[in-house]
Amino acid sequence: MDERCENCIVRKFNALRAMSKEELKAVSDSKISRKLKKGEMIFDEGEKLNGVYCVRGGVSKLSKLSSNGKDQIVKLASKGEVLGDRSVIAEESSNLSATAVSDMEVCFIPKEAIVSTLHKNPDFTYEVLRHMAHDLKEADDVIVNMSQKSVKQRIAEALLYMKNHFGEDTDGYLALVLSREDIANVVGTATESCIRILSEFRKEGYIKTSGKRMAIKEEQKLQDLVDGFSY
Amino acid sequence: MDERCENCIVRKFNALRAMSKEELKAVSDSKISRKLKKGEMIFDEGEKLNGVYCVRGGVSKLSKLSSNGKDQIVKLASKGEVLGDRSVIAEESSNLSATAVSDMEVCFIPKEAIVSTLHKNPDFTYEVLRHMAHDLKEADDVIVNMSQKSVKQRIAEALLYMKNHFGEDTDGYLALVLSREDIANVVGTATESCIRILSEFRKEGYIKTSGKRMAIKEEQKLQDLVDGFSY
DNA sequence: TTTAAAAGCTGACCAAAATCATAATTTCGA
DNA sequence: TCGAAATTATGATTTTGGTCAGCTTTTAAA
Repeated sequence: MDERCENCIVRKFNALRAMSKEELKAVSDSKISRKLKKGEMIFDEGEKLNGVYCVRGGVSKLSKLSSNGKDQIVKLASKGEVLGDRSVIAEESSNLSATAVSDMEVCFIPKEAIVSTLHKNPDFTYEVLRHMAHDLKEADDVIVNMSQKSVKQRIAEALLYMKNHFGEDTDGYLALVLSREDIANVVGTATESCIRILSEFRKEGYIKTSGKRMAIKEEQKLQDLVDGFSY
Repeated sequence: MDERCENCIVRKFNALRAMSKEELKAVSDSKISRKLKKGEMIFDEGEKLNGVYCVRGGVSKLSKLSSNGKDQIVKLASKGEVLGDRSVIAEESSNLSATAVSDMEVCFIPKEAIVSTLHKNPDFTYEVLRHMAHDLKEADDVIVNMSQKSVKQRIAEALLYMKNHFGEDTDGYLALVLSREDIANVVGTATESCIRILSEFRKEGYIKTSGKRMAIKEEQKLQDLVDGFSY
């Protein structure tokens, strides 16, 4: 049974919280809830989007195919995040593709509901703006990390990011399970290099692995690596 | 003599064109025009900004210091671009510093004038939003380039970017003159590597140099490099 | 349950780029 | 205009990370 947006807690985390009761009602009436299996694509690079996707559960990767055939992951989005907003706002086709990296539940919101609110409710627009300003700041950090940090540092950072943003399960393993290839695509390196460095971390005792599940054992050591201490 | 914003052509290129006559008048009354010499800093990383800077002339680099002491240039901004908008909108201190890489003329606009318009004029807010969505898209491209392209490709791309965005002078030299170090900081590499590759381009006849001035002789060859053809 | 495919792992080798060192040239202020 | 400082240039060396190849383990589908 679909939940009403008015009662959806996920909304608290995104710009939809700035909508009026009536606007939210309209969104709720027009939204389409959808479940996705891990690996399924939500939308593809170059596609024209007729609306945005609000993530209710699970995690999605936003990636862009580079000319050498690699799929650079630009961002991982989870509960509360809105996908496709930029394309809808800029009225351009998407520059990224979105794929589920775990089972997901998303709500599709037709662009009309979003755009009309953008034109009528300055609070909502301002809220969207604030979120975008934040994303842009994060993108700056990614650029600096990519160009100034070593692959080892970037992998250590990715592990810490996964722990801090997606948490751990009851056994202490990272809740978000990514393939080695996906991790490589987050940090922008070759899959083999990623595997090699993760093996090294395991041998050093910084992490432990069980299949593709991973647990951080020595968070501080990883953090020191990221900060450039020790070698 | 300061010009009135109402008559400033630069405004056509940015979100200020969506302001009403009255709003623009208020901005014009509160703005402060300022001239900067090459090398002068407009604002520093971590600084709280009390307003935004509208670039009337010249070029500024927006950069971020990385932990290894290098200054990664995230963006080059010229005529019509607005600096500091993100920090003002997000009400956070700046994550980037802005420095003049040529003599500049900027207008400082106190944040009150911007923020009050953001709250009252949805068209303006929407316009700012569109610009930010565009910037975010560009940032994605930078991330992909940084992680997937070789230093040589990135330098070739930077040269083409400089030609396309800042043009050439009457002798066919790039109008924007950057030090080798600045170019290295744009593409995220060591200064020596940058110099070496530029020397190589010179020997191959793709560019010519005269002091720190540079001219592109074989644009197509550089483009082929960027696209991954030939080697 | 079997088995084919996918994912993970490791070694060897190579290429790209960083680092270190030093010299040449340019720029700019006194 | 002279000289110091900054910038550009180039060589030698090392390090990092990518590529290729072959092998093992895990996963998932028949």
